[in-house]
Amino acid sequence: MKVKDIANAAAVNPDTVRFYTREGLLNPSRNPDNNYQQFDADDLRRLRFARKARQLGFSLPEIRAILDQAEDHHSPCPMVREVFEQRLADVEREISELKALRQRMTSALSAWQDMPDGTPDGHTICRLIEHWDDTPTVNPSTVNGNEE
Amino acid sequence: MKVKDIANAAAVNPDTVRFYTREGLLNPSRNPDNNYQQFDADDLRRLRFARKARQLGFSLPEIRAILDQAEDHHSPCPMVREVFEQRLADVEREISELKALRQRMTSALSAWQDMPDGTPDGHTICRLIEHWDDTPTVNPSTVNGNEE
DNA sequence: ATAAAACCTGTGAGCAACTCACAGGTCAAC
DNA sequence: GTTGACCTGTGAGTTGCTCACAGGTTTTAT
Repeated sequence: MKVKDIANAAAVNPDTVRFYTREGLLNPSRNPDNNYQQFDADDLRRLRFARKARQLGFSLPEIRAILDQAEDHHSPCPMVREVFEQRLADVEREISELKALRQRMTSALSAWQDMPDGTPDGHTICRLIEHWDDTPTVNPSTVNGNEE
Repeated sequence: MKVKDIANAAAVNPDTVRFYTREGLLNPSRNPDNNYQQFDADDLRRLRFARKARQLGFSLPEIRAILDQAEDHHSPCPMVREVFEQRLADVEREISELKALRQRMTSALSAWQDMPDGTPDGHTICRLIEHWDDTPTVNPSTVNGNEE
């Protein structure tokens, strides 16, 4: 398989295949005639594995470590479980941060309903933002809307 | 005010001040004696404005556009409102995506409870990931947990 | 007075995971 | 034999900083 073939087989951009090869996730052999990269079924398995792992939140260095462990006939699964718990915690944190941002945004938006636009006067740029209070809301029921 | 002074006054990293200056958000004058940058109250106002806008999700190019409008004595507020709605929609989308990721992760995690680790056999790298089903769950009540 | 510490300057690289562009080589079909 | 689709490696762009570097300036301490 050449670059485009394996890219099609895994439904990814050929440039991603090249990039993963550069990053050491894929190790194609070479056609001595033309120096083209030759991917085999094992490369395809690694590529598909990498894509699934990416969808599950693993980083490329992590995926490479997993792949390398498997290459050495060590089970990467314990490492996968360990890294995964950390990743899940990261995702939870990111969600909280984005929710906090959304909370800041929606509260700003409702406060802006009644505010005039105003023209810059040399002291103010845009009151909407400048007079926005960035101290977090303390009422728990309005902070997270009782979700999750 | 020199770099460190304005950085302290706005509670940001001095390198951020330098970066914003490079990006054209700040336009300090120069001390002819030593070529040091001189920030005034107006720069501080712009810097604080920029930080607040960042917290509200505005990008640096957007902030620069807002600042430039205000500089020209046009009210940037209508633009602020317009961009803001778009940003809010982006944040909502990011939250949904992260929630979908979390859903994939937690469902994978629970499925892994009962799976053995296994050793790579030349056909499998890590069954946890390879046998993970990436087709989205369709049951709405388990997809978003009825939140928000 | 002098030496060390703390600041200043501009510039370039690093982060993450691609994606795209470029310039040139190879190969299939017509 | 020419066109078009593919291949090659490399470098830059994305975002918002943060850090490093090498060298100049100012402040502080001795």
